[in-house]
Amino acid sequence: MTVRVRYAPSPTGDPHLGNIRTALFDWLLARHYGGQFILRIEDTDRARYVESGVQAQMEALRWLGLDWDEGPDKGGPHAPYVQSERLPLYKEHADRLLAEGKAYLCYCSPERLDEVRKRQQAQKLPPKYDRLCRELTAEQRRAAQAQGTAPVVRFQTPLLGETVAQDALRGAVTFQNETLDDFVLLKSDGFPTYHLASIVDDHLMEITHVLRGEEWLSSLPRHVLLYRAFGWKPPVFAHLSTILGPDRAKLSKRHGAHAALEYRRQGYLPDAVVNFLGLLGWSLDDHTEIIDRETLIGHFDLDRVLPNPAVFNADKLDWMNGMYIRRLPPEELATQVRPFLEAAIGRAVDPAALSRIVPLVQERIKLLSEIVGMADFFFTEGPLDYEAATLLGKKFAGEPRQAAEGLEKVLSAVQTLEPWQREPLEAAIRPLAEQMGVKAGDLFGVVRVAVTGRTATPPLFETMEVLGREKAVERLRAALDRLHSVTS
RNA sequence: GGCGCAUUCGUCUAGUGGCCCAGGACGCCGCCCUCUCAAGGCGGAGAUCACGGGUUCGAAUCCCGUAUGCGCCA
Repeated sequence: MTVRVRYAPSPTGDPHLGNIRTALFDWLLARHYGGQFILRIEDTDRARYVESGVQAQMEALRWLGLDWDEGPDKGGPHAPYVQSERLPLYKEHADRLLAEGKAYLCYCSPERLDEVRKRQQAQKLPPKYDRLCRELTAEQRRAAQAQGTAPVVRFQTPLLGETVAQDALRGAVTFQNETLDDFVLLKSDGFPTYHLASIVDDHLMEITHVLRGEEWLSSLPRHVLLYRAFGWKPPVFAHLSTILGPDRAKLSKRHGAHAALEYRRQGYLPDAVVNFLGLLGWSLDDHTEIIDRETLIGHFDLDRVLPNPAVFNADKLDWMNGMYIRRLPPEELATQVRPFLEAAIGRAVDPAALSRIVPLVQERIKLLSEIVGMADFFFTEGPLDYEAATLLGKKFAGEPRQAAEGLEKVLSAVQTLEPWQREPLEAAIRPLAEQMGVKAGDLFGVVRVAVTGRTATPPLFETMEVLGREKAVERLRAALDRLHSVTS
C-alpha cells in the first residue's frame, strides 16, 4: 500500500508557520515512504474565504520546496481538489447515510437552537443539540417541510457507550458517546461541514495518513464514527501539537509576523526554515541540529514526533539561518542577496562587484536582508553620513589633531600605492601607527569610519581593496576636512 | 462549565526501569583568536525530570491523584 498524505488548508489568508509545519511533516512522510503528497483546498467555509488564500498557500509551499503530486493546479486521479467543486459528492454521501437511517433531517431554526443552548447554559449543562428532530414522525416532518424551512442533515450519534480512537502520537483516546451530539453533516445551503467533507475526501482520495493540528483531536470520535457509518477503514490520524509564542499562547498575529512568506521577505533561507520546523516536535537523535532535506526525508517518521506543544524559538532559527548562509557557495549567496541590496539602494548592482563583497560578509550576516547594513557603504555615492565623534572614537575623542595627523599619513601613504590590494595596504598603514605611538587597532578604527562610515565592518584592508582607490581616497579626504572643521 | 491533550535547563530537545545526582542545541556569561564586527575554539552558569502518593532491590521512565497550561464545545 502506498502512503498518501494530504495538506488541506483553508484559504483564509497567508499560511502560518504552524500550518507550514504540518505541511512539512506531511511532505516528509510522503517522501520518506515514496508515496504521494496531495494538496487539497478546503474552502467550504465561505464566510472566511479569502481570494488570494489559495495562491498564498501554494506560493509558500513552493518557496520551501514542498512539491505536491496532486492538487488544484496539477489535477490528478481524484480531481477536483477544491472542495467547493465537489459539492455533489458530499450531498450524495449525506443522502446515503440518510437512506440508511444513520443520519436525519433537522428543521430546527437557528433561533430555536439558540434558545436550547441558552437554557442548557443556564442549567450549567454542556450545550448540545437536543435531538428534537431525531424522532420526528412522518407527519411532523411533512408539516415542517410545508413551512418551507431548509433542513440540515445531522449525524445520528450513538447515545451510549464510548468511542475509542487511535492517535499515532498519543495512542488510544477514549470519548464517552453521551458527550457527543448529533453534529451537522450538511448545512441548509448545501455546503458540507468540515466533518463530512474531510472524511469523504480523505476516503475517496485514498489518504492513508491524516496529519492535522491538535485542535481537531476533540473531533476525532465524530470522524471515527463517520468512518464506521460508511463502512470505511479510517486512515492513521496524527494530531500535531500547537506551536506557541513566547508567552505560551498559540502562535498568532499578536506575536508578530509569522506568515511563512514574511520569512522570505526578511531573508530567511528555505532550507533553514525547513530544518528548523522539522526539529519542532521531531528529532533525529540526541545531538544533530543541522539536517539537510535528504537526511530529513531519510529519517523522518511519525514515531519520533512529540505530542507536546512547542514554543517557537526565534533565536535558534536565526542562528540556523546563519549556519545555512555560511554554507552557501559564495556565488549562490550573491544572487540571493542581490535583490535585498538593490531594493535598499534603489538601483541595479553589478554582479561582479557583488561577488567581491560577498566573501567579506558571508560569515557576518544571519539574514539575507542584513547585507544592506553590512555592505551598502560600498555603493554610497557622495559623502558618508556619520558624526565626527564616531570618527574619533574613544581613543581620539580628546585628540582630534592626532587623528587628523594619522589620516594624513594614511592618505599620503596610500594615494599612489601600487598595487591597490589588501596586503600592500596593510603593509603601508600598519607601520604608521607605530610611528605615531598608537595601537594599530586605534588607527585602523579611524580609517575604518572614514572609509565606511561605520564602526563594525568587514576586515579593513579587504574592504578598502574592494572599495577601490578612488572612493577610499575621496573618503579619507572628506574625513580630514571634517576633522579640520572640528579642530580649527 | 464539560470533555480531551500535555507537563525534562529561559527555549527546542535526548531519554521507553539500573549506562542519568539527566546528554545535546539556541540564548546568556567568561577566556582564546583578532584591526572593529562576526565566525571559530575552549570553558561556565542553568533542570531536586510540575507536585504528592504508590509499584519496584532500583523510576525522568510504570500506576493513581493534584496542580498548571493548552485545545475543543459554546
